[in-house]
Amino acid sequence: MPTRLTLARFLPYRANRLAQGISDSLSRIYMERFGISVPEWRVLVTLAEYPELRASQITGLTAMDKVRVSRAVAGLTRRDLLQRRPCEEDSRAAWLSLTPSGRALYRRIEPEVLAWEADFLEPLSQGQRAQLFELLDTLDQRLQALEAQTAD
Amino acid sequence: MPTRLTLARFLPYRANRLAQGISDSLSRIYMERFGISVPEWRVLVTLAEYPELRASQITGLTAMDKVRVSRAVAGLTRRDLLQRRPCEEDSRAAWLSLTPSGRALYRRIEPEVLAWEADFLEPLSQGQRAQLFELLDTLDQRLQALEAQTAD
DNA sequence: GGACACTGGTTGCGAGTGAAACTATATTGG
DNA sequence: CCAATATAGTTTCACTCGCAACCAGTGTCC
Repeated sequence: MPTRLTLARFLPYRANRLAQGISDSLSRIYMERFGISVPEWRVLVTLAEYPELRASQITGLTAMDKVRVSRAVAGLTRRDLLQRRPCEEDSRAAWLSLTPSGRALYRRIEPEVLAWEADFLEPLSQGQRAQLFELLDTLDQRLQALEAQTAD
Repeated sequence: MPTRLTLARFLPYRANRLAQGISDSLSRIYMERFGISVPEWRVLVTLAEYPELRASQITGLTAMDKVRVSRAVAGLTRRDLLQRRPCEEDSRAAWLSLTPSGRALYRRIEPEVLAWEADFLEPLSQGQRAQLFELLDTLDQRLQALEAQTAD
């Protein structure tokens, strides 16, 4: 373990910088070419996986703030990519789903994004990819453990 | 390679979420307890490594926008943690360095931050830590390669 | 059945961000 | 040497973010 701190070897800095770089590089695909923001993209992906979801479920699945989800939903609705259906069990909530044009748009973006990811990971061997996702899992868990510790 | 996209298995999302979580958890140390923001923290670390730097050098070393650096420097100067000395070769620029109280503050924060990092990485074996930093290096390089490709 | 706490989702702010404009200085080329 | 161009760093502005307050509807407890 190093005794002196160096930004270049400091995990939080490195992780932040890499994640930011990845996000910038990728979001160019759906931002510039399709006018979709990052929060909107996350909602899009999530709703493409399920036939219908309520906003609160999306906040859980995307790890976004409910405000951010609310605004992303509003943006997508404005462009007719997403529709809301009243929820009869709870009239405060609504069922959200992609419209046909929302699904069509998603089907156009998805392959490009998957191609970007494949291209980005190209220099890694199969073993290294497995290592990478294993490390992500382990560190996610570690983070949750630390949070649970703080919350008492 | 997966044919369908899932947020939970999508690297950009995973990386972003992990980096955000790490940053939140860590910044609690220097933010809440010492009133230092993330950009200020980065400037602090960088200046602790060198006796004097010019703002443009800090932007290079921290991968931050020059606006962000400028504001962080202003904030630290206001609290007498950082001082500026006119640069005789170029009177537009200034040499920046930590004041004695800036260095003192840094010496108080540094061990706590290193302890946080050690604690966070505790579940990883030595081998896994090496893997982690190797992956970070590889992916950083990959990102730069893609950027160079786009820039023509 | 009515008062009270709770929850789903939206809206109002203040804080932080970066692109672009700006100021002041430096460099280069004719 | 002067005009044009480039650079260091700051300021302006438009935008995103999330906390907190909010509104409307739900559940609970007496």
